[in-house]
Amino acid sequence: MPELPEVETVVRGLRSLITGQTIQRAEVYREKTVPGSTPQAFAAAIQGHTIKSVTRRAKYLLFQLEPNSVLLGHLRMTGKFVVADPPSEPAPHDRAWFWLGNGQVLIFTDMRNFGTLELFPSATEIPKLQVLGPEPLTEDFDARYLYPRLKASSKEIKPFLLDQRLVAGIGNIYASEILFASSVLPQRSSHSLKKKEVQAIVENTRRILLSAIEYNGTSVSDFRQVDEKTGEFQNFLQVYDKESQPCPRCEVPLQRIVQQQRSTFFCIGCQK
DNA sequence: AGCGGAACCTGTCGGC
DNA sequence: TGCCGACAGGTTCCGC
Repeated sequence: MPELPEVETVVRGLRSLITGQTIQRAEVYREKTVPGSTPQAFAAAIQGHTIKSVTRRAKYLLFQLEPNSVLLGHLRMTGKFVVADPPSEPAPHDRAWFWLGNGQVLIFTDMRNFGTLELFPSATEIPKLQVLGPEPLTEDFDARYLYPRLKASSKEIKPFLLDQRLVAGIGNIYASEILFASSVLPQRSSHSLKKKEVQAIVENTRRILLSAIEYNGTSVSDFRQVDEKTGEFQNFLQVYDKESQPCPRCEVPLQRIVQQQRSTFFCIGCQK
């Protein structure tokens, strides 16, 4: 499900609702949702902690807790966070409940069970965050960074944009959109890209992700904001999930191919 | 080291 | 109508 803009939307939604709240009690309903721990140990470890802040790194959510610790969440494909008055019992897909001091409950729910919650002593001690590439919306991500890395790679450009070690936060929808906006074919080998094309990818990445954040993300099937509303950026997608539809730029029917087991959408007419 | 492919899960949709 | 395969916004692991 969620890529950088969707996770950012969730983080912003949560921030106003749970910052400053103390987790009075927690219950975890599925063992594998808390890898490396057990439902009981996880619940015991987190209870009594106050949520100081909610932030994002790539597609991860970081809940800074006090006393010092970090709850690291990943939504994977179908994970969601909801804040609500406590329902009488957990819904079938609810994986964890956190009772807050204000009487509400923070619910982590996840139909497909890929999403995870993990506790760490501090953010600097999370190995998987350390291998991530730069955030695409910071100054670190520019053509000077990207060009030499593409030059050194024989991978196809679209799968390479999904590599979180190269740049962190782009997923399957936005990768197709970015390459369409940049007029670059997704199957081009990364090292074949000209400087101008790399510059276009940098600029379009920034523009598209910022715009998607502004529209609260993309709801293709089941992404929802914390308040259960859909995002609106699906109304602005140019190619994703639009196989056979006319290209918005040149009218040639859009195509779908599979790269590294994932769908890619593009226009054979105007992407070069 | 780096690659491709399978695995982790559940639900939905389209074709026969 | 019903069954069966394909597919879904992501990451990790395994074998070569």
